[in-house]
Amino acid sequence: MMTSQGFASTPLDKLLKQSGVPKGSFYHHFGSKTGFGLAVTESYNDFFQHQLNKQFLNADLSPVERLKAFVITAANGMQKYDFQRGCLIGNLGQEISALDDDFRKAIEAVFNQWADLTSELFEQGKKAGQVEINADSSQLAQTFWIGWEGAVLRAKLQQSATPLYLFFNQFISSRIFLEEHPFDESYFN
Amino acid sequence: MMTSQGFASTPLDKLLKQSGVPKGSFYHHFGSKTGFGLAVTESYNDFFQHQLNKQFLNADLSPVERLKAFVITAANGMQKYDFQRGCLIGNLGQEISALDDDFRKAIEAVFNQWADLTSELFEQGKKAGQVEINADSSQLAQTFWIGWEGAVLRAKLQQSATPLYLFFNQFISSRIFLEEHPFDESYFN
DNA sequence: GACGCTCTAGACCGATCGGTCTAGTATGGG
DNA sequence: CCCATACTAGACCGATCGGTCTAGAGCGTC
Repeated sequence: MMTSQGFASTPLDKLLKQSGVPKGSFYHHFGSKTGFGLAVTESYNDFFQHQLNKQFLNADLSPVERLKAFVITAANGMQKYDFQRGCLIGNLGQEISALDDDFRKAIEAVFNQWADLTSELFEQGKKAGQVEINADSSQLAQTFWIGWEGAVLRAKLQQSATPLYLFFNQFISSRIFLEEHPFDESYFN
Repeated sequence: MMTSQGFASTPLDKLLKQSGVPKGSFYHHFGSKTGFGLAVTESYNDFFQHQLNKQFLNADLSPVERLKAFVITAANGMQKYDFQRGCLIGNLGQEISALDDDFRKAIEAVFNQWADLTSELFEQGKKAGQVEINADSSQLAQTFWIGWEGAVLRAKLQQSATPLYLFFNQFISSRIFLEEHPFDESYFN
């Protein structure tokens, strides 16, 4: 519900009804809707980092191919739900940024953690000769997630995976990458 | 109010109070909050395209430098409001995508118009020898706005212009660009 | 088996939302 | 001068929101 409608627009009543949780229990455990949001953020982060690690440490593929595989997985995931769901963290980031400062910092921290995992991937890319040896892996990882969230947003808006593939191709077309493995046009629509 | 808090979270009452417009007048002219949203979208689009044109047609700068100037202008604009305001269209895009279909298509159309202007800029870049002659300008323009919206989102989240500069540098580092004019590190913080 | 603590259960609350309604004012054409 | 039309004005409405409150169930401990 939160990935498709956003945090503020997800009414507690419906959330409780759908999960079969009574309001008393909810407020006993989470204290407030914001508290619940923080808990969901943490849980989603755990889940997502696990997924990321599984893909980024897959020794069967080269580092860049692992990133590409992540894009494909994400694209399929979005398609599965008719492009109605986006990234929970990205959604929260837009909704919360001007509001609760603790929440804002929590989301920021999550992005930094994802970037750390991705930075490690690019370091491996250097060893594999796929990434320019002098590249700033950390910065490259930050820019990946900066652009990626834009791509997810756009995919949701135009209800198509094309923005995800286009973004990856643009990202990978950087001189920093010594090999190019772009998606061909059969992926666009 | 809408660029900082979003559309749904901007209460009509406050909006009316701040602008001094009585509710009767509002509903006579706009019909509904959604109708008003569409009108604001149109108005914002007019304003923004005018700004874009002014920058993208500036003959004093090379095409790529014009894009860079746009980034600087946007960064200064965000800083001016303490990074609390983002892009109205981007905000609406996230909020509306799952809702009203007409609204969704209107936002999509706006992005396409911006991409068209930007595509034209890259065509001029080809003539100036800054852009690979075989590049798909239209696709390049699409990817610019896909990533740009992500960068604006992130700038708002971390209350810093750095994501905007990082994104531009990554974008311009593509092999498609024959000259590089990145922001140096003095822009980051 | 009685006590106390944790947790469940949902009726209820005040605030706030977008939208409606009726009464009124301004204005231009005849 | 009259009247139709366009517009203003804000009190009001039902729906819905996040959050509170009280009653009691479950259960481990002595």
